[in-house]
Amino acid sequence: MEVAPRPPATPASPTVITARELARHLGVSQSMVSRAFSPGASIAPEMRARVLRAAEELGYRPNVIAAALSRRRSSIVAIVMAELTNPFYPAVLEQLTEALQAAGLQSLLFTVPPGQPADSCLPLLRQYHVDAVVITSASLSSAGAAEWLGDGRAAVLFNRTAAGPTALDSVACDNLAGGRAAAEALLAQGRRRLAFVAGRADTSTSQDRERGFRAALAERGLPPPLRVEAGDFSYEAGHRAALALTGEADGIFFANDILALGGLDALRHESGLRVPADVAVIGFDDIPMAAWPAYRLTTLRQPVPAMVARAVELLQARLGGTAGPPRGERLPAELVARQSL
Amino acid sequence: MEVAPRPPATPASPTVITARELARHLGVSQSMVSRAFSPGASIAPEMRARVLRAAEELGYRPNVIAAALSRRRSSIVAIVMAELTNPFYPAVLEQLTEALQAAGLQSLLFTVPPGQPADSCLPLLRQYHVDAVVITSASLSSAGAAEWLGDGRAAVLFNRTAAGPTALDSVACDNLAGGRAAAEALLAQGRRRLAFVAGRADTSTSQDRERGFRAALAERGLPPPLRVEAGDFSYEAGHRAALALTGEADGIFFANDILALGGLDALRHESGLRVPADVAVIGFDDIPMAAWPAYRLTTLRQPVPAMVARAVELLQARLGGTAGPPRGERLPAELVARQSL
DNA sequence: AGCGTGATTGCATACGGATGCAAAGTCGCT
DNA sequence: AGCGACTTTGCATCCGTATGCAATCACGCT
Repeated sequence: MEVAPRPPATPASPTVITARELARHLGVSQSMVSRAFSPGASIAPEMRARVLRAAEELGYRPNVIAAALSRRRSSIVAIVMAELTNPFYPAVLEQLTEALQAAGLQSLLFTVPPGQPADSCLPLLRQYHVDAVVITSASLSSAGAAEWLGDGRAAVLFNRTAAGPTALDSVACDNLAGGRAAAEALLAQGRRRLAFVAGRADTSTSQDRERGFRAALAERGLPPPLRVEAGDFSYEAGHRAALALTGEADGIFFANDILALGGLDALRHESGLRVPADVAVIGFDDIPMAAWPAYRLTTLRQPVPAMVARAVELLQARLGGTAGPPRGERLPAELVARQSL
Repeated sequence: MEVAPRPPATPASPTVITARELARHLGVSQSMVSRAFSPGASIAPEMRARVLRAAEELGYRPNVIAAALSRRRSSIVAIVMAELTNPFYPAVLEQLTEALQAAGLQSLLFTVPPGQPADSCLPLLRQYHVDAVVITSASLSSAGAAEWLGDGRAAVLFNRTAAGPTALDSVACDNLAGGRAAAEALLAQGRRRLAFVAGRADTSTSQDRERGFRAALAERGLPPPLRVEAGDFSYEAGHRAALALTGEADGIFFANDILALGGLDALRHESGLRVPADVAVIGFDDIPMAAWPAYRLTTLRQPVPAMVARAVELLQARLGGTAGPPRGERLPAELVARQSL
């Protein structure tokens, strides 16, 4: 064995003060320090003020790790992400982190290889004893969900809906209605040879948008749209899909914006078609680039700020114990008309 | 006081096993369980195997929180980000998280309002007792750095270099040489009325790229470039900057790609200029969109995978105690010639 | 004055693992 | 057989907070 016995851990840097030291400094018990920092604890207002002032002066801050161990609650939320390369998600991540930070929670980031279920990081989540998980762009198997839930832990699917019977809280926009709206927008422009470009086929987002799209056509007695499966949600996949549709369709609904941008470029630069004159294109998400002059993509905007706010609310309710049966929140998508149709 | 005394915390969900329970199950001491999970600890191979197998069966995983408290080391690295809206950073974040995960470290994500120093989250970092910080796209004041460093803690600036005397480890690409290369590329195309578009003026990236650019011109006895300060690193800022330069320059070096894309769109769609016929454009970073047909931007590619790897190595060295004086790593940028010049 | 009631405070211990140190066990060699 | 050297194990304690419970204190009322 080669590990030399170390001195009793790294000597704590002198700037780090513990509750006990602060307490001794004040001539009170450590409990009082702890209570000064717990809202609603049994402590006289003057005492609390005295402790807080001293803490300020000496630079004391409760050790979150120790508090987590003791309280069995870490104030850490895991965010599981897969497709950070889709510009929709960085925006979500940023807002989510900020909202959680504002709620006194920190974000532990987990990335999962795209296409993989989120299950692979469940062991880590358990090791880190995170209070909650927000799962975006990566699904969680029913078994995984069942294993995860249980005692005070919370989980929210973001931009995903639960497959199967395991009911988790979820927040997404109304993809079904969005799909219908896309159909209506294309039809309103007189397009009749419509096509749908699916992203990853096993995602609820792609499925629901497609169902809404098809339903709107069916209700009008129109034939179902052409369908191309892009395989994943990426620029390149959209590019390929659009090439496959060249000449076949005069109106294409892409399952999301990043696909649509790839498609737009393919149609214009490879197929030599004019958009919207020859082909109309509509996307979903409203990522920043959709508004750029090079694209001016008409799309359905996901209300990300509202979705984030709702997700955090659901989490807090679940963590606070006030929470009924799991809810599936559906916020409306808004049509943003630009120049691609 | 209104808090009802709770039962002794939430009853641990039955699936969570502690080291003590596992030990009792095996008829050994808790120490053995702990040692089975600590590489290099004093334990017989058969014992370790027995413990690990039982752990597998019963689903035991060490509680990272408890371990962190005891070992005074959390295995958590804070990543401080500001500009998640610049597509360069999501890629960095993804790779960084993955590399850290592979190194047994988790990423706690902190976002800072753009333009703010990273200091505002120092208190939180201290509360969470993170082992290390990776600071990207947000600077840290010297005072903040000084306060942070000290005992076993590590900090790495990513895509930033330390201002002032406080020497922190840093990893960036060679922005100076990159700036020179940009000048050379533009000059090789016969452009002579050159301009530089700065991003946030107080960032080392913008400053160094500009210095390299100017130096290359100066060495050839050419006049200094025009200069526009975009204000921040955003599409819109690049757009505005390009409009200001219309007719003034025939070759523009944008401090990064996102600025360049905004500039490109402004030149083509607003100013009615042809790129590269009328104006040549070069960027920096090589974000995915630079390669898209709508842009085909010539740019200097930052070697992100190598930078991430280096950053993690530096961190580990610093955490492991093997680390000399702070190092400023500079990896070379590579010219990616496309069609914007 | 005596006692009850509610507000504060301190004490002691738990949270789940890591680890210095001593005890116990294993071998090999003289 | 006896003893030293090394390997494994167990014991006890610490990490820094939170919190149930008992003790203390202040005050008001009979």
